[in-house]
Amino acid sequence: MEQNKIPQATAKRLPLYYRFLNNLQIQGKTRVSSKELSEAVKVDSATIRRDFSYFGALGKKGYGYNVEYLLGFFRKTLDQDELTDVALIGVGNLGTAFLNYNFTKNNNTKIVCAFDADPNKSGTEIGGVPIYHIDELEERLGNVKVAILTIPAMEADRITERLVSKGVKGILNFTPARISVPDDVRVHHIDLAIELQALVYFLKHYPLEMKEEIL
Amino acid sequence: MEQNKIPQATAKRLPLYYRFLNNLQIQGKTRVSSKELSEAVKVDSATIRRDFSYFGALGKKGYGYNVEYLLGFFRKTLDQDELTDVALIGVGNLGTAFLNYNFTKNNNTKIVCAFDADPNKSGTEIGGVPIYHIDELEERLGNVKVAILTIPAMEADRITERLVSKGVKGILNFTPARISVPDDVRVHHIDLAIELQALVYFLKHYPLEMKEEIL
DNA sequence: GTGAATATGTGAAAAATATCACGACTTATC
DNA sequence: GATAAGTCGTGATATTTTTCACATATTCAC
Ligand SMILES: NC(=O)c1ccc[n+]([C@@H]2O[C@H](COP(=O)([O-])OP(=O)(O)OC[C@H]3O[C@@H](n4cnc5c(N)ncnc54)[C@H](O)[C@@H]3O)[C@@H](O)[C@H]2O)c1
Ligand SMILES: NC(=O)c1ccc[n+]([C@@H]2O[C@H](COP(=O)([O-])OP(=O)(O)OC[C@H]3O[C@@H](n4cnc5c(N)ncnc54)[C@H](O)[C@@H]3O)[C@@H](O)[C@H]2O)c1
Repeated sequence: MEQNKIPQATAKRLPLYYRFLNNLQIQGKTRVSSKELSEAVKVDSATIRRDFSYFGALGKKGYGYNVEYLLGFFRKTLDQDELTDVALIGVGNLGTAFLNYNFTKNNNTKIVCAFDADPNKSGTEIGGVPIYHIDELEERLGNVKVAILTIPAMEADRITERLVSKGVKGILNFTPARISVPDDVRVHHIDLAIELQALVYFLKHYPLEMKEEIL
Repeated sequence: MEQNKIPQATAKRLPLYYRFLNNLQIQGKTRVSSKELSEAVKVDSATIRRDFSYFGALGKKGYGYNVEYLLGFFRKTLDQDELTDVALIGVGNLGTAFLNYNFTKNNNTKIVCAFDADPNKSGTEIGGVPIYHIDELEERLGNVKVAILTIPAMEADRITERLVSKGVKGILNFTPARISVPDDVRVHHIDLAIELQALVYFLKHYPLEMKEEIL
């Protein structure tokens, strides 16, 4: 693939930049500096310039970046024109929230089908997404390569194995289980309980000094 | 505070270790090695040993770690005995999911109150947590120092300001807005749309080589 | 035009994080 | 009690990420 040399830390920030640039364009702004971007997305301006520089010289010295050009560039880079289909497994509290939320608003991903073990849920739909019984996973999944996991932790390993057998290559895992996958499958863990605990830990153990604010 | 020298990357992993150790104890295991831990939490064993070493010598060479001792140590370190009160702002799709979920299962945090702008929601409760109208924020918040933000992005800045004025020091922000806070307030952003986009980006641009799996 | 202000792109340095690899010690076995 | 196997703790090293700081180019006001 094109540029394997883009640091992961940079890649993770790209969608953030894209979203903000999109907002700028809607607001009718035509140019933006790394400093302005920095204040908006809370990333150091040098880091932003460095991030952009991996893709070549996108800006102009003394001017900044042209919003339309930059946006167009990122649209291609982030494949914002192709829609990636996503499956959601586990239509409980979290899963229902995700189905109701329209991920496609400003986005290139779409949940196209959902699965649950509860027979009362299968056959219905939420937010326009059909819900099937988990037994139908193999036949209904089709060619979907990305899955969101919002099932009980106990079920995570078993379902993961089925997803992987069916060719899923990316999993966004909301269960506390650390699932095992082959090396060609990528898992991103989002562990909400841990995020909350870590925040509390930082508050108690890393007192931030009160610096001078603009009063 | 005690140990300001613990790297942030380490601190973020502590709740993960704690949870796994807790499971081990429930299963009746008395000892564990960094290698076993590594396989379970998917963190390199050297990293685990290094993480633990910031707290001193917790293990025994040739033996590993005593589960009970280690767990007790982390319980103290992570303040698992004190309960931290948390407020939730925005009882919509996501907020409702969090209220229904019992964060206290294996945890030292508890959502004690929720707020919403919708008058139909205020006065009710979900998962035993009372929901107040957002107008009552200042009078009902009490001494809560941590808040979860699940409101529309447009509202984020205004509500953040009110939370900060009331003394909130930690915010778990689920809105796409990058909020501004004084230096003594800590914000953790959890941006689900971006997580999904980043996962898709990695899949398309960082093909993982299929290494030999145990067949 | 000219000078002041602005802002990029990047070499170099710093900081943070992860990993290697091995000495030292423990446990288990016979 | 000697030998083998197992495992920690950590110095050293590697990798990744962030930040500094400035030469260079552009814009803007007059
Ligand atoms: N809700 C939260 O706020 C929250 C916070 C942190 C972590 N989590 C984690 O997210 C996951 C989902 O949480 P939740 O609150 O939505 O749980 P939930 O119990 O509300 O939903 C789980 C859903 O999965 C379905 N299910 C169970 N087994 C299944 C299977 N084998 N195949 C398909 N579907 C199956 C259930 O029918 C249910 O609808 C859990 O692992 C939980 O630990 C949730
Ligand atoms: N649901 C998801 O899957 C998802 C995914 C990614 C991001 N998000 C983000 O999370 C946030 C919440 O999403 P949601 O799907 O739960 O939205 P939602 O619209 O279902 O819920 C928002 C809630 O906030 C309340 N609210 C509005 N203004 C308020 C105010 N000033 N004070 C207090 N409450 C107020 C509304 O009454 C509503 O109940 C949004 O910023 C959204 O972009 C959600």
